[in-house]
Amino acid sequence: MTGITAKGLATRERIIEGAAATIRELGVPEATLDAIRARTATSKSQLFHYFPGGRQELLLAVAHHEADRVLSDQQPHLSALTTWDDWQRWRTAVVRRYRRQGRTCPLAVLMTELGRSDPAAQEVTRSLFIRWRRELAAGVAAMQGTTATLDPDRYAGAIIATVQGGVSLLLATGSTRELEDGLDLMLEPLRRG
Amino acid sequence: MTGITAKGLATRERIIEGAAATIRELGVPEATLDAIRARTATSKSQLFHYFPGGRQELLLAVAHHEADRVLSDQQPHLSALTTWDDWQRWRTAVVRRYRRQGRTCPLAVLMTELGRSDPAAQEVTRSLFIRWRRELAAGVAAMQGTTATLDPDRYAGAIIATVQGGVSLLLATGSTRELEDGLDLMLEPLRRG
DNA sequence: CAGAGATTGGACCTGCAAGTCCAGAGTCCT
DNA sequence: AGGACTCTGGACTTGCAGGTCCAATCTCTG
Repeated sequence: MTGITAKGLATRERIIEGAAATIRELGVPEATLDAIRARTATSKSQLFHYFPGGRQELLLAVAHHEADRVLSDQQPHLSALTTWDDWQRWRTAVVRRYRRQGRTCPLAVLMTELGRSDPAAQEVTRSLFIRWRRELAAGVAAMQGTTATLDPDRYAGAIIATVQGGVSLLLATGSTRELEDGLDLMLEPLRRG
Repeated sequence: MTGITAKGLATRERIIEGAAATIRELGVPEATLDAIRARTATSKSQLFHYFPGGRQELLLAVAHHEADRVLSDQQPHLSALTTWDDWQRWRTAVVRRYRRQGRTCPLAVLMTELGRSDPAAQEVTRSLFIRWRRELAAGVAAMQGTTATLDPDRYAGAIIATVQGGVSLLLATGSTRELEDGLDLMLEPLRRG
């Protein structure tokens, strides 16, 4: 007796997608419930029916949605980083993904808005970071073989930092140059085995 | 006839400082004019007297203020990066500064709020990035001497990306580990001359 | 088909935050 | 001193966004 039909679930999904799109377009402060309502063709009561916690809960659901996209957009490369060519393909996919996303980072925007007040929101990024690092660390370990000079976990964390920073600069400057240069430099030790 | 006295200027400064503190404490959305008023012991009319553009203009002034702090907090190290020891001291200063700042980045928070709508706000980060990169590039060039294998400008951009990303992860995880590991790896080529 | 519960529409309420205004106090200059 | 300004206090207006509510409709189940 979950009390939710397929139709209801579809509506709920539609709201999340629409809210995500609205946020990408207008930013969190301008993404009012009315704006989301207009885009998703829903009524006030629907919004509060599926997200009883109101705007806060909806934004959190969108944050989850966007966090999942971060990793899935890096697939299938992210889960198969065993050769230098694999790493190069992953690098290319990451750069392309963020170049397309352009000067808007829905997740960052959501976190700066929610993260302060809502512990559940902090958990979203924390979890994203951990899953991401696990995948990269596996790839690092595979490359290093037995002669492990660098702790894969820490190296993976540093790689993620570089991606994050590159994206930040993309937001500020509109260019992916720093992201690309940063990644190339950061991955150099891997190339040399 | 600028029409502003020393007293007025002091008030204006007080408002900016107080607004910056309020934002660090509560975040941009919660930093209402009333909250700023309370902290700075000012009246509505003062806020609009010194910032006719209202809240938007005040936030922009705070962004300028915070952007300047980013670089001044790295001094005097930032402007004297000629030896490996200099770079190490700079690295330490950066890590300490952001560890102290903790899980709040007033500038990032301001930019995600203002950057979308206000071109003047984008110019703040753009200018910060350019000044920052110029200083670091000078340091890189000094280290490389005549045998320049890496373009100092691009290398500097990559270093900034790593700092930015490390700070992002600090905000997400509360740890400076990724910032430190990232910087160590990114600066490694400099150590080897 | 009948009823229970899920789903929907949209009017309504409420609080709050930005911004306006004007009168009064302070200050500078000659 | 006196006039012209800057500066300040705080009441007021306004708009709007979040949230509530109830009645109507749909959709499953038996």
